[in-house]
Amino acid sequence: MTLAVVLQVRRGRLQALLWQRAREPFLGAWSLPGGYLEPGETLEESIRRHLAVKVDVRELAHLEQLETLSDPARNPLEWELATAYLGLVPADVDPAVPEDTRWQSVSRLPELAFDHRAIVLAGRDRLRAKLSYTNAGFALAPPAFTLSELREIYVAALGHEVSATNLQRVLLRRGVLEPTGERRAPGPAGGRPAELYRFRSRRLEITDQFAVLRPPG
Amino acid sequence: MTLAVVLQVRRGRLQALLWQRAREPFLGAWSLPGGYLEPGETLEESIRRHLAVKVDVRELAHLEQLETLSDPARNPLEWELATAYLGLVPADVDPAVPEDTRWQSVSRLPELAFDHRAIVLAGRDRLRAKLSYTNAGFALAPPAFTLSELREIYVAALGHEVSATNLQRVLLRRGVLEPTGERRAPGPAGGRPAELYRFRSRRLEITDQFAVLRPPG
DNA sequence: CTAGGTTTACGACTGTGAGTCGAAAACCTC
DNA sequence: GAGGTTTTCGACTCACAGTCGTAAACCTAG
Repeated sequence: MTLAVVLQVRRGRLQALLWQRAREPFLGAWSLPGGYLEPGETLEESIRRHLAVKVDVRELAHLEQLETLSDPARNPLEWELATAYLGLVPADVDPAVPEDTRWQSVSRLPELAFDHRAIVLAGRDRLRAKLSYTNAGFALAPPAFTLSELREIYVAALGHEVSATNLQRVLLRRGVLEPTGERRAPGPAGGRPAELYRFRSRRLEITDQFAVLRPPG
Repeated sequence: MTLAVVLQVRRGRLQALLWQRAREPFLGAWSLPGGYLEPGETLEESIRRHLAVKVDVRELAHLEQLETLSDPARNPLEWELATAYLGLVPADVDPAVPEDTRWQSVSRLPELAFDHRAIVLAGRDRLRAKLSYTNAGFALAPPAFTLSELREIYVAALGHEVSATNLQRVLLRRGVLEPTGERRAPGPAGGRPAELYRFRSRRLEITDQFAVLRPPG
C-alpha cells in the first residue's frame, strides 16, 4: 500500500494532513492518508489517486518517495508493505478537506496509528534537509511572495530563526530566486513596499555546490 | 522483490557486483543481484538473504534502502515492485563470488537488464553525496589505513581528484577520523612512514554542520 | 508639510572552513 | 652522507554564510 506525509505551512506552522481511521486496527485513531495499490498501477499513481479524495491533486506542488516500510510488526493484523511519500502544498491554497481529515501541527502530533508518527517526522526531516541544498521551497511558497513571507515559511518549516538578509543573498546567489519586477503595496502601518520574488524553477533541482570535497579547479 | 547495488573500490575503480541472468526475461544479460520476498520477511532481511548467496554478509559494511520501483513497463513479462538497496563493501576484502557473478566498473557498465543501469547510477550518486556529509567512507575503507589509501578510495568513488591535505583536515575537524597511533613502514622506495587512521564510528552518522541556512547563534 | 513610526533593502564587516601550495619531516638506497 | 621518495603540516587564499547598522520608501498624525 501507499501513504503520504502531506505538509503545508499554515498559520505560521508546519502542518500535516491526518485522517481518522474508519476501521480496525487503530479504529478512530489519526493516521496518514493512503490506501491499497491496484494491479498495474505505479506507486506514485496510487498515492495520487488516494490523495485525490482528500486534496485536489493540482495543489500538490511536489511529491517524492520517502521509504518503503516492511516490518511485520508495524501492522498487528496482517503483514503488508507500505511505501511512504512526501507531498508538499504551497501556503497560498486552502484545500477543502473531508470531515474525517484534518491539518495538524507537526510539532504537536496526536497519537498516530501504526508507525505513522515516525514517518511524519522522517518527512519533516527530509523537507528540512532539502530546503538547505535544493530549491524545495518552491513547493511551500505561493507563486509570488515577498522576502518576509518566504522567511516566515522557512522559519515554520525549519523550526528555527532565519535571517531575511541571509536568505535573500543565499537564494539569489544560487539563482534559486528571481525578482518579478513587481512590488507589493505596504500595509496600513506603512513601510517600504516589498519586492516580489518567484522561484526560477518549480521543479526540484539540486544546488550543486552544496558538496564538501569538491572537485579541484 | 528486492535487489541491491553492491559497491566496492577495487583496483582503484568503483565497481558493482553484477549477476548474469539464468532465465527470461533478459536471459544471459547482466543484472543486479536480488530475488523475491518471503511472507513475513523484512525487505532488508530479504536482500541480505539473497546477497548471502553471492557475498559473505559479514563483508557488507553498510546497507541502506534506495528506492522502490513500480513502473509496469520495467518488466516486460509481469508487473512487479522492486525495492533497491545500496550495499557497501570495504576495499580490504575480496569476497569469493560464484561463477555467474562479476565485479564491473561502474564507469563502464555493460548493457543491463530491466532498469538496472539507472539503479546502479542512482546508487553511485547516493554514495557520492553521502561521502560528502556523512562518515560513509567507513564502509569503503579497511579498518586502518593511511591517508594516501583513503584518498585513493575517495578518488575512485567520487570520480574526481581529492587533495590528501584537505581530506585529512576536513575529516579530522569533523571528528570522523582518529589516528590509531601506529604507522606503516615505508615502501621499497623509502619515504616518511605514514600515520594510520581509522573511522571513529563504523555506523552511518550525519555531519551536522553540512546544512546551509543554519540556526542562529 | 513635516515629524515620527514602520517595513524593506542593501552595503560592510566578520568568521568559518574548504582549496592550494610549498617547505619540513622521516624514511629509503647508493 | 647525498639525493630521491613519500608523508605531514603550517600558511595563505578564497568563497560564502551570518550579523549588524544604515538608507530607502512608504504610512499616519498633527
